[in-house]
Amino acid sequence: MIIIGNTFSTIYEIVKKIPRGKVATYGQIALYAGNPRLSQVVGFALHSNPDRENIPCHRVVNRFGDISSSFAFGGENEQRELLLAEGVEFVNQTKVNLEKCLWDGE
DNA sequence: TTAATGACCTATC
DNA sequence: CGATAGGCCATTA
Repeated sequence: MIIIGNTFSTIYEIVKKIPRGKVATYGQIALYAGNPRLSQVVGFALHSNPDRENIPCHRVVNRFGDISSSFAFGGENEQRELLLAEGVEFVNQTKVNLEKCLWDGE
């Protein structure tokens, strides 16, 4: 595999490690990446999304478990459907049950 | 190279 | 309690 850069690579690796049926927050990923303030960069990394086929960006949500309405790769509804298909519980139309589906970090 | 922006988070008024 | 401002890091133009 080709290492493009430290931050991006790390973020991608972490996102790819998210188990099926669970979700992770930007801050959490940033924390695992090495810096809690990378949360913004995490969003940027996923925004670039060079490997959207291998990177489950739909499993990444903000700190409240709310889906990003600004991006919505295929529409907010699409992301919600993908998460539901993996067994992620929702508390409402755009919010996931972090209590049950939050990634523990392996 | 510099400046501006961003799928965020936290603290303060 | 609700809304606003600022700050952090990296990428893009």
